[in-house]
Amino acid sequence: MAIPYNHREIEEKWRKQWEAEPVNVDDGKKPKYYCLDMFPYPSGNGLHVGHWRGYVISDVWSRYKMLNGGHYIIHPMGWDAFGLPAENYAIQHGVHPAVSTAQNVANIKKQINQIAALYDWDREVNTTDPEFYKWTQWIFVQMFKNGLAYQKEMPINWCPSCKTGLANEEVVNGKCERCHSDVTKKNLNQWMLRITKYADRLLEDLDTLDWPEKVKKMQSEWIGRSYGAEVDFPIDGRDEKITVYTTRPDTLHGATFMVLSPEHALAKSLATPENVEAVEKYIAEAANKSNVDRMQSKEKTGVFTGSYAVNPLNKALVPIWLSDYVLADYGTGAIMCVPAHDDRDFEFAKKFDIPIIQVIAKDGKEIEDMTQAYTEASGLMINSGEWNGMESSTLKQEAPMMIEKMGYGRKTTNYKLRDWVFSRQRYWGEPIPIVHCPECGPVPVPEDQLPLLLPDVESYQPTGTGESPLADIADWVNTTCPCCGAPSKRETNTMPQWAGSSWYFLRYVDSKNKDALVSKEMAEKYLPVDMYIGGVEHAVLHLLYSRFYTKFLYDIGVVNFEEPFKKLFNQGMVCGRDKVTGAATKMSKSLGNIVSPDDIVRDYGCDSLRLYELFIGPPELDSIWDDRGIDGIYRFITKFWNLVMDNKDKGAAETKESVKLRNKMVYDITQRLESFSLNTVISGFMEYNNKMIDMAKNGGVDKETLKTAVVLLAPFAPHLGEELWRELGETGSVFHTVWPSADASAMKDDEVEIAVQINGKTKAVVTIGVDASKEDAIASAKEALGSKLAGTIVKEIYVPKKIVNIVVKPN
RNA sequence: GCCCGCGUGGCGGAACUGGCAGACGCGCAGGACUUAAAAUCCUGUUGUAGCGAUACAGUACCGGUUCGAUUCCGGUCGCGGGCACCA
Repeated sequence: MAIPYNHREIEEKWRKQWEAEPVNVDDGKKPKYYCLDMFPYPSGNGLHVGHWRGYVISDVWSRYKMLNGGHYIIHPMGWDAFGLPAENYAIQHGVHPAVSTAQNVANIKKQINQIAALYDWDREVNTTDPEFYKWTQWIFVQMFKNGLAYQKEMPINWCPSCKTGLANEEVVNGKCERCHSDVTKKNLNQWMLRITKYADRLLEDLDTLDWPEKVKKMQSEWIGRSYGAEVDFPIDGRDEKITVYTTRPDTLHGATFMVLSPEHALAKSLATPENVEAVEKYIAEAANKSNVDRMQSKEKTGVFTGSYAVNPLNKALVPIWLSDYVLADYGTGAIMCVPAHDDRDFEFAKKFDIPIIQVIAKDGKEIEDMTQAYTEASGLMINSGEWNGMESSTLKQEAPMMIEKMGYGRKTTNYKLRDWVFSRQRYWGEPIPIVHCPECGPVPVPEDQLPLLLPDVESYQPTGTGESPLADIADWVNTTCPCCGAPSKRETNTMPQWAGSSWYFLRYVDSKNKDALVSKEMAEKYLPVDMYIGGVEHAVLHLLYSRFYTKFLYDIGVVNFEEPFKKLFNQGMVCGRDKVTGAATKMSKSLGNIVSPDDIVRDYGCDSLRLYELFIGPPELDSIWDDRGIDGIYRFITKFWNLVMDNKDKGAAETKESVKLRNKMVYDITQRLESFSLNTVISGFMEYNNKMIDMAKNGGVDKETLKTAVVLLAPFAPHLGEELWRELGETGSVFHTVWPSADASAMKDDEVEIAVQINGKTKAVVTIGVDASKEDAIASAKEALGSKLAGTIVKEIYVPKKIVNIVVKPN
């Protein structure tokens, strides 16, 4: 009897063998393929089967690229280890974050190694390693020198629970992205990164990327570019003017009022004596409203200032109102309102009884009882003086130039993207390498003094003032100016967690370089990333920041490419099932539905878990973990094992059938793999396995076919692949062979089964020659139908290899 | 509110450019082997009716295009995601 499948022995054996003799080696001649996983945060909870999924996908893809194309694979792993969980743990338990982080890294590394991925640990990086964050700081210094990092006193998003400032990208529905507390505003002097300077490039280069359309769209909307005009409205009776931004300058004649945000610089001064009380009250209320309140109040509110502005085109007086539906930090913080053609302005005008003037004809005429705004930019202009009769869509394009010529304003572009709030009032992050000198202002720490080490502190508690715990360390804070030597103070804020993750992928290819972030040689040889695999939750944040960093490093000549990730794949989550409702829920400690990979690897083996992670569903969609499903995978592996072991020495000859099956198998598996349909790759293996088992029962399976199947399966189940490859008499690693290619002529069938339909309903199935003529096909079909075919034949349809359909009318 | 995606057996899911709906797997039922159980193997498994061949219905719902629709078009409902007063 053949040796039974023993996953423990086999996997143990190959683990050791691969360690002694790695299969993925750079000989300097092979083409490179850089396949990157989003590096994990080393959490204390360890990995669950959901984390495995992305790592299995990337490893399968890496091994496939090694076999198909003979690539040297760059497949590194590292740790995104700065950040709040470790700091909060330190606050609670007094353990230095570096200590708990190191423990977690060691633990997770052990777990990750169970995946048997091709990770090259020589490349390992850790964002909290001074040798790494030296370069995180260095990039900041370069940004500072290039005018991209600047300080600003401004109301920022403040998370009262994390006690730190947040970037816009980190505020989700008015709540902190991390802890879900309501975000408030706070005035703080902050370090900002001028990401807006890159808005156009970040937007336009999206077209060059092989990324999911969804992610590109999200980034594009986040950047939010719009074209329009700024128009200057003189204030009636004063020398000043108010500038508004509009994307619909074509409707300028229909502006019947103007609204300023409560934070607008002129807001208070516009209040006439009889309105001053109400205006001040409104401004104060708006200032006290939290972000969440302001977003949730659906009803429009507002207050009239008593002042008027002059519409520059038709000289009409328009009342100036204040309302919190106008955002202070977008455009000019003031808008002209055309209630006839904007939903929000319409609602406001209705509520406060402001005239509505239609300036674009709908269906050629004026709307009689307007119940909602007409927001299309199509129709002829009316009530618009010299613009009457023009097509609004054309005018919309041309009006900015016309207004500019008339001297009433200028053509402009606006973005929703804001500069990046880059400082955090926390301990466990990269210190921002700046010294504040009373004489020289902010001065960067000289590059030869980097890294600026994060000092130890006595208490990790945030200070009561909202400053970083670093502010309490007098002998660290007090220093001298690197420029003039005057007594100065260090910046005490640290960088956000995104700082390290925005460029870590560059460091992997030259991770031990002491003199440069990455050498030109290594960068040119191994970068950029060919395939990036990770969760969709980073669609905007991390992926936008990384693109920004890469473009900056390109501009200063560090790298020779502008986009870091050529191809992106977002894998879905693995969910648990809610014990009561049965609904899919995210795996979490609190719900107690976490499945640990460790037990499964022990009981079923790494190869089984790898296959099951893929078989569970389409890789891009969320899936539900089912403990029982893996039994089916284990059965498949065992059956395949037995098939190979029973047939390898039988010497069965190749037959037409076996050659056809082999080629079809190669074709199907490769196709599905290339299109990333990994779940159907596995089901395909099962089908071909079943066919080969049938074949074995009827005489045996030839060795070449078995070998082909083993190679195809190897990227998915690498231990099994290596073991069976040797059992089939090979001496080298299965990963050093070549991915088979399918011979189309060998796959061709002589006969094919087609459905026979009457009026589109299948009534029979017939087998006919592949190249049968229409006449022959229909004759066979009629024969099969026999007496079922009744009535008058109206039409006969034959689609080769698919169907015969006979259209019949009853007599 | 706007934008995007999705809706198929008891469950996870298949079905390439419109062409035999439910591949593959789980579960379940029956059988074989066994003193017995596990493991393994075989058979069946969308629903309704029928011993049966078979017939009819069926891919969220309503309608359309087509010889033929899970697939295309219009509308409705439900679920998930993104944006959220960006003028």
